[in-house]
This record gives sequence, structure tokens and C-alpha cells, in this order.
Amino acid sequence: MSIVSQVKPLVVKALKELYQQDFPESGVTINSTNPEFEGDYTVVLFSFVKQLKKSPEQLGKEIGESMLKTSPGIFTGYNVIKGFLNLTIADDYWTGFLQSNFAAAGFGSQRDNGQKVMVEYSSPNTNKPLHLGHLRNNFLGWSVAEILKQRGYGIIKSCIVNDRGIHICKSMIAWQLFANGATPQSTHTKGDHFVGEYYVKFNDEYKRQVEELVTGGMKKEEAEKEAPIMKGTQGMLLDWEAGKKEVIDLWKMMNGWVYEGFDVTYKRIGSDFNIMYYESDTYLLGKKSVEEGLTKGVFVKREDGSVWADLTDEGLDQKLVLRKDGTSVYMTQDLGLAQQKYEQFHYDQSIYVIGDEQNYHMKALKLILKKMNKPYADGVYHLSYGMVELPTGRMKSREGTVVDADDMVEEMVKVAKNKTEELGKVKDFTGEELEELYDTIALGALKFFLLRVDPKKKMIFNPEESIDFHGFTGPFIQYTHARIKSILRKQPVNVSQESGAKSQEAGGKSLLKLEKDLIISLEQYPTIIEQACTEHNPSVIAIYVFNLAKSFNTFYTEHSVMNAESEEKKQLRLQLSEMTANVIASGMRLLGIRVPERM
RNA sequence: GGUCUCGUAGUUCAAUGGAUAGAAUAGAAGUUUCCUAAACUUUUGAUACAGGUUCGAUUCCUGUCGAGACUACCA
Repeated sequence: MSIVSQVKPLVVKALKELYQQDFPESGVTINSTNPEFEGDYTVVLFSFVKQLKKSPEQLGKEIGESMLKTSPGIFTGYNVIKGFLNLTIADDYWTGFLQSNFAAAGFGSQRDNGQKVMVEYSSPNTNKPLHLGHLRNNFLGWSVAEILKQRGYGIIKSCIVNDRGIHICKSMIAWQLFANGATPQSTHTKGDHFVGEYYVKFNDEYKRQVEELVTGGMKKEEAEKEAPIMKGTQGMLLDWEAGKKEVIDLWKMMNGWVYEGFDVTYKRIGSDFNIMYYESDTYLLGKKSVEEGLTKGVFVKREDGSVWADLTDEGLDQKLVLRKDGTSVYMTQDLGLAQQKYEQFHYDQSIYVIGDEQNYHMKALKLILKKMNKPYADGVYHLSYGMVELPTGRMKSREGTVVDADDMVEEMVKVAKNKTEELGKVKDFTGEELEELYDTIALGALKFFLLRVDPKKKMIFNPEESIDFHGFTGPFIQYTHARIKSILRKQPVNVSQESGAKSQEAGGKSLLKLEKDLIISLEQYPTIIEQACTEHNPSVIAIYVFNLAKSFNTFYTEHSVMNAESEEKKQLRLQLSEMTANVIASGMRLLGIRVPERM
């Protein structure tokens, strides 16, 4: 149990004994003590002052005195400044903590809690390759799943592939018109990029045709409908729905190319799924839910045959759930898929990693499920994340400002390679080891960059400035890990009982400030994971691991491990180093980032 | 028009209503006979504006100004 969660009940107990008044633990605020004051943790007293009608100074003194008396093993001192009670935790407590956890493999993880959570992420379209925004989605989804796993949840990672619809037909028709039978193999192009090129070609041709018609005297809106290539696309969608063989064959072939390309990218960036759903299989599923909603009176059918959910009571509008021609819309599919997933897995929670542009839609989905009295409605959670923007604004595929995911990874690898060669520290690595190291660093930098920001917030990617391996970055932390490993290779921790006792003794006498800072930081790791889990927020871990690495670097330059003042100190510092390396590796793993032994 | 986000150092990001608003980077000045200088140390620099709530507001409320998203029988 964390020290903070041990102190809280002690404060409540002291208040009860001293003043015969009950305060809830949630009313006790404990912060890290501000560095300028003496102490480790601080109890904020203001909230008790009013109710007890005592001055903060006197209150602090009485509580501090009482706690020191009842728990001398934990506290060694206190002081009161203004309304703050600063408590000093015994060095013995910290060294004891280090002793029992420095080599613990599962530090920070929890046992299976019996709950099942589905995490749906990635959700690509099969008409174009992945871009930087998808990377944020993939990294977030993967990381949140790992964090939940660490906290004892059973995880099912799922992906819904958007593989049908008018946008897919656009690539298909452009291929028919312009490709002359070209394939990814014949052009040596990655499949998803190949298909994406035809999507662009469609848009160019469409634009040209519309302009031509407008020049011929047609109004723009009409021209947009009448352009032959658009008519052809619509016809193709009808043929697809009718199951026309040539169209289906073409669709299968082109989607196959895209999947080959996606597989390469997913493997590279480390995304994986337990189950894939394809919209071509699921897009009809929701019709049953619509029937059900009509029977339950949740939906209403209009005269023209379209079906709507009235959400005006909840402050939203009316939402269409089925078109007048009986075909399904996005919401129809979502209702159907939610139902299917529940029937398959009986999840306790279902997390949808989807951009914040769909906040409204997801709110409506949850409300509708609630109105339909679905048992899984409350477990639906939209993990909404902000867009990745360029300094010039939003990425727009039409203007060619989209940052391609594969290009991005390649660029990072190139920078990692150049930088590594420049420093020349791993000249004895084999070619294979070097490749792996470049990958580790490149993806570490990229993942850390996208995960270090609160998911809810939109973020800006600046191609010139964002690629950096210094400071608040993945490579900074990886480097710290490599340095620690270097020490431990030269001098492993002595794990004998005797030396353990010795380092305990050494610490007990006097922990130096930088040593203690590090232990305190390490002790907070489980609490950090818990916070990241409840907030569905990997950035909490990214910030924590960075601060931990920084703490170690400060300690490392100030105090020698190998040439410590005494053998006891040396053992203590070796343990400290080992645990720091373990926690860094563990935290980075939760972000999907590998850490090298050397770099 | 309506609904919802968001305005913090030059820039990119932090701060469960708590002490003098933290980092990183960029700028300035330093640190290498000693465990990896992708590091460390020092320093310059910010809460859009105006009210309110209270012991205390970057945080909560109201208004103004500014940016964005959504508001499709597209997905």
C-alpha cells in the first residue's frame, strides 16, 4: 500500500481521537511537500479549521504530535507552516521499501480483478494509408489496454475496419479508369499507398469533370451530381450491394492490397488486435436493434419510413437511425456492433478510441443504448482524443499536408541512425543489432511524443522542431536506462541477506537527499498507474517516467555508485539503480516503448 | 444561429481549489584525467480580458474577445 494511502487513515484517526469528530478519508488532502520546506508529505489543514474552530497552527501541532506518538516507525518529525502540516517519513521506512521491491518483477501490477474490458481502436478506412492522426489513435489504444491489463482487467483489443461504402468505390473506379492493370507488385508500391494514390486520382478527375461541366454552363451543385465519374461510383456502390461478381472481385482484390500494407505498418508500430470486425459484415446488423427500439417506443418512424431517436430531452437533437429507403447509417451499425460485441464477450466496459470530432455521435450512441435499457450502456466509454495538427492548421488530404505514418517512421529511423553514428558509442554492434536499436529509438521518440500529451487535448506537430531526442523525449529516458544497465553489467547487486541488511543499515543512518528523492519517486509508481488507469490517460505515465529518469540523472552526476563512500552505500545505490531501471522499463512498456541495454 | 471544446514563458506541454504557476526547447553562462555529455548545473521568460464565489482560483460561475470541432438520409 502506498505511503499516502497509509497516512490518510492515520490523519482521520488522529482527528477522531483528538476532537471526537469524524472526517471522511476523501476529505484529507495530502501533497508532496514543497522542496523549500522540511518534510516529505504535507497535510492541508484548512478544511478542518472551520469545523473544529481552532487555529491552523494549533491544529497542525496537535495532529502532528499525535501522529508522531502513535506511529513512530513511520514518522520522524513534523512542522507546521501556515495551514500546512509537513510530515517527515523515517529513512527506515524508505530503505525498507527499497529492500523489498528493488527486484520485484510485478511491482505496480495487480491481480486479475475479474472484469472484462473491450478496447476498440485504430479503425482504419481501406481507401488510404494511415497518417499521423491514426498513429495517435493506435498508440493510445494500445497503451490504455496495457495499463488496464496492469491493473488486473481482462482485455479484448478490437478493430472495426471501414471496408465498404462510397469512398471505397472511389478508389475502385479510379483504378478501373487509370491503372491499366497496374498492381502494387508491378509498381513496387506498398498496397495501402497504391490504393491511396487512386483515391487521390479520383478526386483530381472529379474536380476536372466538375469544372468542365461548369464551363459548359452547368451550375456547380448540379455539376457535382452529374459528373460521370461520380455517377459511375454511385452505380458501383449499388452493384456492390447487389453482390455483382466483377465489383465484388475488384473490391476483394483492392482491399487485399490495403490489408497487406496495413499488416506491415501495424507490425512495425506494434499494434495488435484480438478480434477484427469488418463493416461489410456488420453494416446490416443494426436493423434488428432498430426494430427493437421501435417496439420499445424508443424510436419513431416517420411517414416517409425513416426512423429517428428523439434525444431532445437530453439536450441533443433528433438522430436518424435508419434511412427512408431502409438502408443503415453509421448509428445503425454502431448499435448493432455494440450488441454483437456484448453477446460475444459480455464485457463490463467498452472503450472506443475515437477522435473528438465524434463527441456528439458517441454521446448519442450511449444515450440511445441507455434508453433501450441495454445492460452494457453504462460501460460504454468514449476515449476522445484531439486532432494532431500542423503549425499551419489541420492536416488536409486535399492539400497534400497529411503526414503519412510510414514516412514518419522512416524519417525517425533515419534521424536515429544519423545521431547514433555521430555519437559512435555502439561501433561493436552487428548490423542486425544496429537496425533494432534504430527502430527502438525511432519508435520510442515517436510514441513518446504522441503519448506525453493529455489525450483530450489537440496537439501540434512541427516537422522541424518536434523530432528531437533531447529533454522531454523517449530517447532521453532510454538513454538513462542504458546508462543504468551499464553500471549493473559492471557491478550486479549483491543479493545475499547479509548485504541486504547492510544496505538497510547504511540507509537507516542517513539517506542523502537525492537518494531519498529517488526512492520517494519510485514508491509512487503504483499510484501513478492507478491514476493513468482511471483517467484513461497514458500521459500521466509518460510524465512520471520522465521525471524519474531526470531524478536519476541528477543523482548519478552528484553521487558515484561504483566508488561509493562505503560498501553499504554502494549496495544501496546499486539497488536504487536496479529498481529505477526496472520501473523505467515497466513504465515505458505500458507506453509500448522498448528500452535498450546500450545506446 | 445552436451545442461542445480550448486560450499558461518566443515555441511545445504540466499543475485532485492549496505554499513563490512547473518542465522541455529556443536564448545566455558554465561542467569531461572519475560508473555512457542523447547528460548535468546556473540564468532570462507566461495564466487573453473584466467581474463573481472563498481563508485561498490557472482550476468553479458569469460576461467580453479570440481559436477550433460538431450541428448530413457521409462514414
